[in-house]
Amino acid sequence: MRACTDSNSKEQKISEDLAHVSQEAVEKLLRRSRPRGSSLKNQDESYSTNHGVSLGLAWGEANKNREKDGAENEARAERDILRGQVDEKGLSVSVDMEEMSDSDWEDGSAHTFKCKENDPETSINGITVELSPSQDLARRKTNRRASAEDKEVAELVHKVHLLCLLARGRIVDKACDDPLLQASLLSLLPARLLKLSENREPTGVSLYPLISWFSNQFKVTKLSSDEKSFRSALAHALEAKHGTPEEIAALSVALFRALNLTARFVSLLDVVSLKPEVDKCDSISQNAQRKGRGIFKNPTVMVDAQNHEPTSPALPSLCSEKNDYENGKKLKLSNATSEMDDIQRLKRKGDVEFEMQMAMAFSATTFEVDKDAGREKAANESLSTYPKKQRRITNVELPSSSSQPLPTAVGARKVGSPQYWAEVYCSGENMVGKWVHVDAINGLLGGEGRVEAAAAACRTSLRYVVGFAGYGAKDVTRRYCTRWYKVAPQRVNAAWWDEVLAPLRELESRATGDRINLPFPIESGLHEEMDLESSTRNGFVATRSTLEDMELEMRALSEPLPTNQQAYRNHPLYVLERWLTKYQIIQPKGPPLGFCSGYPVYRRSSVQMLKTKEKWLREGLQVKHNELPAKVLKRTDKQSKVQAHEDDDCEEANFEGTIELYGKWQLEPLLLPRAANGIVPKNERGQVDVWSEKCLPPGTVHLRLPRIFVLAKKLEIDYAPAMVGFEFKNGRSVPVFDGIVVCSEFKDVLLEAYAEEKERQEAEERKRNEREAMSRWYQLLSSIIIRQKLNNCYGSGQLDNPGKMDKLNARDAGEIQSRSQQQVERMEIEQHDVASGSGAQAEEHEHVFLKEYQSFDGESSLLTKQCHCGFSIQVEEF
DNA sequence: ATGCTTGAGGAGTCTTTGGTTAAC
DNA sequence: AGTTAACCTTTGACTCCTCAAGCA
Repeated sequence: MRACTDSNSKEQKISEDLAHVSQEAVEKLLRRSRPRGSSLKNQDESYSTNHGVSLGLAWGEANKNREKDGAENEARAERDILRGQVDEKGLSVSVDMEEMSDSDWEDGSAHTFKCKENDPETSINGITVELSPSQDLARRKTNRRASAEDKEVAELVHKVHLLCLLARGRIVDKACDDPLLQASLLSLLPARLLKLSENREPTGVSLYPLISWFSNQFKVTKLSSDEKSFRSALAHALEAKHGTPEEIAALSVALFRALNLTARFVSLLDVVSLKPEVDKCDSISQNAQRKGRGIFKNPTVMVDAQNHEPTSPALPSLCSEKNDYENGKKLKLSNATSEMDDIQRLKRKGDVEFEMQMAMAFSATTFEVDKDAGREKAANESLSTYPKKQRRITNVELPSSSSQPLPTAVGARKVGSPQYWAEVYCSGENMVGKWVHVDAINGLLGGEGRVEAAAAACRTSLRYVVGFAGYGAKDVTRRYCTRWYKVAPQRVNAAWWDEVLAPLRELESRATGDRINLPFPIESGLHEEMDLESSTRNGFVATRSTLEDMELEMRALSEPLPTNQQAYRNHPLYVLERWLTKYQIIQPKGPPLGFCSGYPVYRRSSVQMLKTKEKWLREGLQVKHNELPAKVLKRTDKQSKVQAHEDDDCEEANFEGTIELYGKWQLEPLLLPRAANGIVPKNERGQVDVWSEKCLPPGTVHLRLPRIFVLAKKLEIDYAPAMVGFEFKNGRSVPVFDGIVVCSEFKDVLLEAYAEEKERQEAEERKRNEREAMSRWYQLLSSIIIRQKLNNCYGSGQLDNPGKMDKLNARDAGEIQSRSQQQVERMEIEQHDVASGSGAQAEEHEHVFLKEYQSFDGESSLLTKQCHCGFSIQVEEF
């Protein structure tokens, strides 16, 4: 029970962490987009509306509405502004456009108007506003590169979308664990299939009857239920035996879990692009679809279905989606509605061709579980006839390799893409067990190698495939992609993604990861690489999770060599010499891994960075004796001129107009001359370049204290100014100095002297402040008294401060005079006490100054008063 | 229509060690 | 007379990435 509470609190904490990460990203995005006014307009509604709306979708209840409303209002406001320019002012459109800054114009504000160009409704008050940007402008617009800001916004949108989809996946996963749903599913299951729950070592083959039964029972429709929560929607789908692809996939996961199988709900997160330009291009082709479609292109949305029912023909219908994906499956939609028929009629020729291609793709690439029992049986039999070793779930090894994406010439639409499926852990597979792709919607098993091709055919890039279990998640993209090098650049910063997934991975691993006994030892090299937490070098214990990590890593490391040269430009594993930068070299070269267009291919890990001697010095490294440069570059004209000029001055003849570069393997730790006899070794400029601690000569210390050099000079200690870098000022680079470098033995002396000096300066400062305060009090009181005297003398009482001075009568003036005099006296006494150290005495005895002890010096106007204790003070007489 | 190569151009990075004058 | 600080003016060459054009 306690463990359960702990677990819950941990889950809660993880959720909070994730929520925190998400919220940070959203807030950053909102902050970024708010002040953006016009420049964001060119992102048109795709950012302001689609992305804005998306923010509210998967958020916590409170945040949900707030963010959604905020973003929608913002988007609406933007639209209203733009509409207002046309609607209200009519012909003033051009004026408004002129009023926009050039940058606004270039940023593409016109783009928003352009959308209306084809709109017959753009006629206002009988006046048609022609908005046809010139070809030149259009060309300029398309040529406009995304600015850094655009990129940052795109990245933020990408991240937020990713988090939303992640949150959605968790919701679905949680619903799959619902005991009532699972019990209901079991109640529907024929008795013969119930036996599966007793199978301790399930295999892919053993799941066939179950998948077959499931795909017979449940149908995909375009209609989403009106249920508020996903759990209710799932219950509704179970009852009706039809639902959205997401619901049906979730039901399959619930069924697997009900049968004690370890199963994940897997989702292909089709996130908005990380790069702004891609979407811009997309937006042109998808303009027609955009109207009723957010970034959540799938009709299964994160908010109440009633609000987002995909009724527009422009929307990708699940009907066509179903057909797109399943034509080859012979799964007929028995509940086709008249609406679906309409949509069928609306299909373009391209769509039909597209569907045919999809059908061909699937029939050619995936194993089909036919509804026909006979065929199913035949399939099973054919599987069972495989030798045990070769019995694979993916029994289709047809020539149409998954590395050859399906032609996408027809239909530039991202519909029909496989988006939801399940993964079941089959411990009877592959000796140690493995995760098996199960697409119960289409009755497919082990089709992981085909998902990429199917997605590519539907113009969906396979960037994030995430498996959900135990309210956690794990990125399993590598299982489904064959060319990681193409996918990786389209994904968000790996560190950020790992950070987001870390707590979820833990939850997922806890839910799915049982310890398993390996029948063989893990290879030591691989073992180290994978950093297996639960495995031991000579033990055979690992977890499913770590084994899966190994499997995914192996997939990535064993990617085939790309066949075109461009692919090597940023390939994480391989490299062509021609794509090396000026400061790169392949070392050690070794035999090439292969060839591409005749050029040798090397490992990316063999690429070394080269630097000049001076650059290495900054890192505390120096080139070994007798090492020849690994690469010699020719200087540019300007560099050569500067160098030649310097050489003339120095009368050196060894200038060769080259830059010598060295690699890491040619270096050793920097050996600077040691400080001796209290003298700091300095460079030719009489200073020490302190790029890092490593650059300090041995026996010296860097004291970063302001104006400490003054003390060093005063104490006659040898020092060198510490140069810590450069800054650009007034068009030239200027060295930045911070503190000094002195011999270590002087460190304490200097620090003590510095502390003393600081104290002395502080005391001086304090004294100065006190004197200043005193002087100001004196001036203030003097002015009051003088004013009062004048007032008394000239009697009108209406000098320049009638509001106050009028009310002062002679008695008051005398009082003020007496008080101010006392105050001045008191301050002087205190000061005297402080100076003479008689503060303690003053506390015990209050001085009394009798008139008979007073004496007045007419010359200095000083009145000397004396107490009977002998204490005397001098007061300036007013 | 797609994919590859090439060249152009833009964005971002790297470069890098004052002189004069007035006030103190 | 020596020291300090403010002011002046506001790089530009290079690398690398991206995109369009041309071609197969």
